[in-house]
Amino acid sequence: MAKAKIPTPGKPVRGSQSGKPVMALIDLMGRRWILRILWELRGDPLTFRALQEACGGISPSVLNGRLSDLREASLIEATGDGYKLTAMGRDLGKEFEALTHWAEKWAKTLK
Amino acid sequence: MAKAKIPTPGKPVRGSQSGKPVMALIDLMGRRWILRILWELRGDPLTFRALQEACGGISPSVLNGRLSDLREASLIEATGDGYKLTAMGRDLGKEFEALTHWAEKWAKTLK
DNA sequence: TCCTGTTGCTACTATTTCAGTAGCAAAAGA
DNA sequence: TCTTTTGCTACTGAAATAGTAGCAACAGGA
Repeated sequence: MAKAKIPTPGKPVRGSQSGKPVMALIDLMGRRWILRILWELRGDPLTFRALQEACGGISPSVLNGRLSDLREASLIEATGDGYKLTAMGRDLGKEFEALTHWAEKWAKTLK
Repeated sequence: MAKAKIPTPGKPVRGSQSGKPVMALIDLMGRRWILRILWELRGDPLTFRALQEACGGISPSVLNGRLSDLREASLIEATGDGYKLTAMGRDLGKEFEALTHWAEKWAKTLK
């Protein structure tokens, strides 16, 4: 059987038994492509193939796995137009925008 | 030479050729344990072994790799007291606190 | 000085995850 | 019907991570 292991607040996740929501988030965000997918979906909905292309040719099996993760986490949903962020996902995306600004500062100080 | 591959703003990173700072951040944060380590260092400095324990027994080889990544990214530094966040790292940590709050909301809506 | 414990690692093997390619069934046009 | 697009699944090889062992350097204490 599959042992899906989707990070869920309130349950132990990879690397932590505490059940703290932030640990579930850390587990989820620490998986490759999760952040990138959220980033690419910040605008209009994208189809599976469009998303694959936007992510620079990510393997479809991995993409599919990440889409499952994100759907179980209620951060994205599949619609007739493709995949899009849920309200929760958009909310996270806003927090993430702050990180974009931080990254710009980071880039400057590294130069 | 080592093929270190530390994500650096302005250079291509895993999954993106654009050189955008946010892509370097996405690459870095998408590596397992990076977020957790930053999280555990949000308070007092921790020694290698203390950090290893705080992270629930992370493999020392992986921990050492992540510490290198974070040092090259100027987010942490090694002092006589152990590892601690740099000014830039603390700044990122603040952004990250917002994510903690988001995670609490997330946990509620999933219930 | 010798012994003991701590610290910061490195080395090695096993397992899991990710990359890369191929291809197929269903739906949508033309 | 024929072709194209879409959303996948299957498979194989490469890379990242887990898990365990252990060592050199240093710090006490006896």
